[in-house]
Amino acid sequence: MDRDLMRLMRSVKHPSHLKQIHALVIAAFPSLASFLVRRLLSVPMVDYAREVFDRIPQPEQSLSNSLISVYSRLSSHEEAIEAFRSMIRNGVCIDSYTVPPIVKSCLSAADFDLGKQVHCLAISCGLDTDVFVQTALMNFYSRGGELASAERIFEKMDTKDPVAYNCLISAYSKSGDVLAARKMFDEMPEKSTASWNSLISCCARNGDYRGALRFFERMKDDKCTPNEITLASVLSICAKLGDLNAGLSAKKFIDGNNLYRNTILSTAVVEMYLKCGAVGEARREFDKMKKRDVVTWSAMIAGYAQNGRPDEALELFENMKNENIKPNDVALVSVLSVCADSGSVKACEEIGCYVESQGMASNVFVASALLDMYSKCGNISKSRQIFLNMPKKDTVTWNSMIVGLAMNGLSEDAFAVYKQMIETGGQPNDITFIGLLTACSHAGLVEMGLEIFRHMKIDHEIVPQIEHYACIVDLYCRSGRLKDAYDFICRMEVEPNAVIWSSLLSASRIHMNIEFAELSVKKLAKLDPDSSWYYVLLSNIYSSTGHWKEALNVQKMMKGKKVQKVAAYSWVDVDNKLHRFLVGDTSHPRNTEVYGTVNGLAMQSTWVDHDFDSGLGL
DNA sequence: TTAGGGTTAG
Repeated sequence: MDRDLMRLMRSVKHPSHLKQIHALVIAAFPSLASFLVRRLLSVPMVDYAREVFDRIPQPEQSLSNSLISVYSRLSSHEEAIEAFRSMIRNGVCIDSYTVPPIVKSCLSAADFDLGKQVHCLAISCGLDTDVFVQTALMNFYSRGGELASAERIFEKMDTKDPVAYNCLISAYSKSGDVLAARKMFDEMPEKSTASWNSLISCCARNGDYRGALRFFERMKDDKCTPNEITLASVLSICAKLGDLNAGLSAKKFIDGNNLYRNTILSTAVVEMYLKCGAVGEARREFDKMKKRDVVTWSAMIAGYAQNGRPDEALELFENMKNENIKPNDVALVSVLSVCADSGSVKACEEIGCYVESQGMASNVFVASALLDMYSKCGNISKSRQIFLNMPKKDTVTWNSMIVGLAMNGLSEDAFAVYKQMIETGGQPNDITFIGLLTACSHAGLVEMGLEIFRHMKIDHEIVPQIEHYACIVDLYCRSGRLKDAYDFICRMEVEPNAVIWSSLLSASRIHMNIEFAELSVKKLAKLDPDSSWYYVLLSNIYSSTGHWKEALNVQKMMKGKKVQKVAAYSWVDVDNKLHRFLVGDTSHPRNTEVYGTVNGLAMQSTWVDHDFDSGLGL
């Protein structure tokens, strides 16, 4: 009868039949409980298996191992840990099968103390010479950032498992030690596909994309077969390089070798197209995919956003929700950024409500994007409210608030937030200072801007980027100090770009400075030959100052070069309707009122021409 | 053991 029942347990097709068999086991065959637990775990009906398990008076070691192993495989790490603790409490010995899953769960649950205790226990039980135990512990230490412990175990291994080599390569790679990773790879007696993959991702992780692609070629020369993981890495490298040719040849390899396109690999193809600017191709691949997960959707949405196609990004976000894929923080961050740039107050408010309804507003990434979005559509008080309610703030959070305040003309508040950032141990970066310099620029605080620029270089050791230089040039220009701006440009440690010369040109127009205008246009014509706006501006400056002949010459030259004036529209959102207008446009039915308001605003604005003490204590 | 998506500026 025992045997019949066991055969039955093996053969049942439907999980619920196991429950019926359970009744029989309890009633007549308690000795078969362990066998039933194993069957339940293999289905898996883990909770049910656990109930049966808990009623077994003295579960054998291998059964406890199976339970821990299943919990660990299903990412129920807390349960695995709990099961392990009760195993120890009940005096059950551990063996070499207990260690790998429990150590894996300790790592995933970030319970490093318990992981180390398991290691001690393994040593006291004499398991530390078992190759599976060693590999599991190496993995635990290298992923947990304790490279030295991992190295010690590796040194002690009698037979160095290939997996252990790969584990160390990956650990060195994560710690940025490319040389050590490379040495490990060279020392390996047998290189598997995974070894090559580790090496390729090591290069990629540390920024050597071309080196990674060279190893991909060498891998093929060595007759080592690339798999899906190799190609997913290679495609992601092509994406980062924006190298469409390399990306296409990787894709050809996938098709030519009939590699199975799992979701990750297909997403990598989509991503490669997106980062190379081939949005249409990306969408075609996306539409062809049979299964798309939240990463696929997020990548496509972000791709539209980054390629300047906000409407399609928002449309796709709706499709995503309709397909019952729950947007996570990454997807929301992209969508929030799209709304922030869309200029539509309605779209911003809708997504804002959605985010709050999903309980995602406390996520640090989402909240930062959310407060940025509100500040861009002018709702700075809402931004502040979100900012104040955030339990955790990262550099992006602080930056978003500083930049938001600066853009909304609240310079002093921006400085105050910076002060608070420093006091609470926040780490400012290059963008933080762009925000502060923008604040100075908007308030006309030249001396303070220069002081912040010095403070950034000296106290925070941040190397100024072209954007920082542009802020200073803008600062001088806005306060009419064109000569200072020009001298600063000449002293810059980087080559001035079109943005820099544009600032000087715009200021030259405001202050009718022909000398600097001509100079800037000469530079702009070289740096940005496809544009024409600077010729228009130069011609306007000539006409406004009575230099009719020069104005005519510029216009002639523009005709000769077939340079066309591109209409630059401005827009304003009133009651969720976008109104578009041109300079001097009178087509709007209420244009008289519009101009009346604009002129009224211009009368009200006053120029701050003195620096004030912000109390920043620089 | 090896693989994928995002925010702040310009």
